[in-house]
Formats: sequence, C-alpha cells, structure tokens
Amino acid sequence: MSASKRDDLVQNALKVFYKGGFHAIGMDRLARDTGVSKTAIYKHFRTKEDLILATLRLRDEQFRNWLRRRMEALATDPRDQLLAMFDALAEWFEEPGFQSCMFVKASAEYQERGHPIHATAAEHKRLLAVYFAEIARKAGASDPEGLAWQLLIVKEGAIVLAHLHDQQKVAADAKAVAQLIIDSAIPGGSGKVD
Amino acid sequence: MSASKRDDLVQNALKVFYKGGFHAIGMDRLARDTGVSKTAIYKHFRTKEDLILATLRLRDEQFRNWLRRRMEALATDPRDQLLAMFDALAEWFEEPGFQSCMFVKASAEYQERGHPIHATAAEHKRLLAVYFAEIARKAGASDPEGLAWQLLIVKEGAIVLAHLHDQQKVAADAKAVAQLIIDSAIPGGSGKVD
DNA sequence: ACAGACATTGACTGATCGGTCAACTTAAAT
DNA sequence: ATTTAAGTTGACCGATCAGTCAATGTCTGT
Repeated sequence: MSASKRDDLVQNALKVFYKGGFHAIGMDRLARDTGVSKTAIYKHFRTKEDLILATLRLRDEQFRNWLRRRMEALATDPRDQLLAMFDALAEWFEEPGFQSCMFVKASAEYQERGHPIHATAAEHKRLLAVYFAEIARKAGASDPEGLAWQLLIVKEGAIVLAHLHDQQKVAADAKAVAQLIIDSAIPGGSGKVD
Repeated sequence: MSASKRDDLVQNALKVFYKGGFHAIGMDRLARDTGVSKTAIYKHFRTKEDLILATLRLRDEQFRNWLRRRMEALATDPRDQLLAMFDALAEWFEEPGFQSCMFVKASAEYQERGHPIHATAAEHKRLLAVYFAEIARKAGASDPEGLAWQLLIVKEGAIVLAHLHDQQKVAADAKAVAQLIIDSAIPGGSGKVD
C-alpha cells in the first residue's frame, strides 16, 4: 500500500470507528466501509488495535492542528484566543456527524490506564493542556498550567454534553464559564474590573 | 428469579459493564461474572440491550441519590451544596475501580441520539441539571437553569479527565471553576464581593 | 413427599469476531 | 513486454457473539 493509500485507510478507519465504535465495528465491516481488503489492512497493521492507535494519532494531529488554526484565526490576542476556543468548539458541534470526542470514546471502551489506547487518549489531553498553558502564559496568566487544566475541564465537559444535549446551548454555557475563568486568571482585558 | 435476585443481577451486571464495556462484555462472560445463567437472564430480559437499560436506570437512581445525600451531608446552605458536589466527586474519583461515568461510556458506545441507551444517558444528565437548578434556585441564583448547566459542564469535564489524568488535581481544578461560576451567579456568600 | 417454580448446564443456532491463507488481479517499475 | 509489488477475493481457522432449547437440578410452598 502506498503511503497515500495507507493514509487514506487510516483516515477512513477513523471515520468509521468514530461513528460506530471500536468494539462494535468488526474488521469485515471496516474493510467494506473503507474499501480496503482485510489482507491489505493486515499487511500494514499487525493488529486491529494497532490500526486504532494509528487512527487516534491521526485524529490527535488533525484536531490539535485544526484547533490551533481556528483559535489563531478567530483571535490574535492570546487571552482572546483562549476564549475563541469555545467558538471553534461551537463550530465543531454543529458539524453533521458530531458525536463527542474520539479520545473520550476510546477511553470509555479501553478503560485501563495502562492500555496503549487509553494512554494515547490521555496523551492527547495532556498535549492540549500544554498548548493551552503556552497561550495562557503569553496572555499573562500567573498560573498558566492551572488555567490550562481548568479550560480543559470545561472543554471536555462541553463536548460530552454537546453529544447528549442541545449543542449550541452547551457551547454558549461553556464559553460563559471560560470567560469567568479567564477573567479570574488573567488581569485586565474585556473592560472588566477585577 | 425473585425480585431481590433480579436486583442482584442488575447490580452485578452494572459492575461488569462499567468495568469492561457494553460491547466488549458478551453474555457468556456476563453470566460467568454475575453467577446467573444466560437462560435465567433471558427469562427476565428480552435482550442484552434491555439488561443494559436496566443497569443504566439503576445506576441513575443510585448515583443521583448518592450525590444528593453527599451534597446534603457536606453542606446545609444551598450555595455551599453546589460547591460541595465537587468534594463528593473527589471522593468518587478516589474509589478503587473509578472509570469515568457510566452514561458517558454508554453514549460513547451507543452514539445515535435516538437509541434508547443514548436517550437514557441524556435523560440522566437532564435530571441532574434539574436537581442542580432546584438547589441554585434555593441559593438565590437569578438564572438557576443557566447555573445548573454550567456546573454540569464542569462536573462532566472533571469526570472525564479524572479518568485520563490525575484525579485529585482535576477535582481541585473543577472545584475552583465551580467557585467562580457560583460566585458569579449567586450574590453574596464566601465573603467575596462581587 | 410431592408439585410447581425457578435456575443451571451444555449444546445448539446462525452470525460475527480477529486474523491468515492461496490463488488471482491490478498497478507500478523497469 | 515482463517482472515485481501491492491489493482483492473468498475461504478458512478457532473463538465468541446473542439468543434458544431440552434435560436436569434446586428451591419453595403445601
């Protein structure tokens, strides 16, 4: 399989697993839905779990790059970028096919912290926190890591509830919470007095 | 199967599904782990999904009752009860076997909003919001429902991240966020000036 | 002790599971 | 045109899947 075909496979597998679940989707079904035979899949992935890991890595890269670009496109000031994250999330929630977070799903189905799939999900979240802390630092937060994890909590809660409730309402509520957190953690900005 | 035996089955099934996942745990395995034969299980549940629904309903009742009692035990003032929720969550996170939220797992594996299992998970969250709004109203919030959903977002985010990261740190961060939300939404209290 | 209710056991059904194989087909490189 | 690489097809392996069945065992009530 050429590199581009392998990438296509992983991309398509990602979509199929995201929509159908990791355990519920078997390899016969996955082959049908991706258009790649099982033999070809096993030429490039030792096991189903290795393929799942590849989909998570791809999703991690795609999501973090997308979020970074959206946040930078929606705002230039670091402080405003942190808040803009929730506008970006609102966009995502509106997408057809939105069904929560790939990594939350992965950790739900692979519960053990030591499991590579679970660990990859945890790593994704840690990398997001690192990124948020970087922006928080630029924005002048006295505790960038603290702020980062607080925003991550709100982000994750919003995603989960967007899948279970009214997406736009949840996005708006999450943004309001983020505003409070940011105003509390970073002096100045938005015309509000602390 | 007597009522108490049926209840035992559902309780044990809940534990097995919570730890192992809904799709990953088959009925043969479930029978072994609960000590009830498949024939007996099917005497009382038309399908595996019906049993899963029964475990979710039991979990909903148990969790909401537990949370209500903990919040009431930890604080008497409604405002403080809202914050105490996060102390209760911190206790839960510390329990051996903690592996996120049964309903988030359910919605991760049963993605379609129309699916009964997904709908039951959504209903659980809605009932929690109703309860939080009730307390928020008693606490004097001008927008009890808004406050309720904001707290629910933080709660859900904390649960998900507690399964992926340092449990106690996440609980503390979530409580700090909740404090900000509550202080913003309810005048007075905690000696802080708005 | 006996009858009825309830549960277990092991086998069974047809289907699917992850993964492998041989034979064949298609694509790419030379 | 030929060779090599890569992929497809359909069958196959042993195991498991949800759900059912008949025979048997246990428990409960009289």
